[in-house]
Amino acid sequence: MREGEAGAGTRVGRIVEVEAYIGEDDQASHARFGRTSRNAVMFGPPGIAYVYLVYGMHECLNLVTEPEGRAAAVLIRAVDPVAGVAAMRAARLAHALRRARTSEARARAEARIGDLAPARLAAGPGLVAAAFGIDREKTGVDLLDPTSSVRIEPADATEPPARITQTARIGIGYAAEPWRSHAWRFIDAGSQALSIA
DNA sequence: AGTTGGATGGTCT
DNA sequence: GACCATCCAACTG
Repeated sequence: MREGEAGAGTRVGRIVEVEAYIGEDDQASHARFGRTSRNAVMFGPPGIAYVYLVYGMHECLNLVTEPEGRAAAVLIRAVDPVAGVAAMRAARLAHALRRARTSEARARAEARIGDLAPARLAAGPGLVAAAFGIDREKTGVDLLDPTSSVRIEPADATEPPARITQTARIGIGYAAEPWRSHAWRFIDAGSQALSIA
């Protein structure tokens, strides 16, 4: 995953955790209510960004996957930084400071984020968006277009292959079976950047 | 080290 | 009016 022009400050990371949300039948998917104004891009062509707000404060980036007419997307849950660590840390800090009301809270956020290991900067869906400066305005962006501000690329051939493991999806306890238990979370096992070890 | 509860606003019944 | 595809601080033991 890559953000910004080539050069200093560009943010690059390896996607190490994703979840699949497949079809209107999937009782954990935003598409379970059919097409709405929020989820409309999920019903469109693949390769497009779907960014939504959860819990009133965290944005989450998805990649639309199935052909037009079939609602599906992959949630990007964690990214291991490869380049642009300073820019990610700055974006995380800016995000935290926007919410911190007291000077004590600001000081705590500054210390905490300043001490964060690079692998922890984007270790969660809300953190991916915060670290890469992504919000709902990115909905509709073509993530496969090399000229887009944010894009997703194939792994570099020199990278070691991922050791991929599956688990149930996170935070969907409201969904009925069998959807709740489908092992549709995919992780690069052993990565230090996972949202949950 | 694991658990619990608060923040905060858009979306859907 | 209820509920969330979350994160973090403040507790417990």
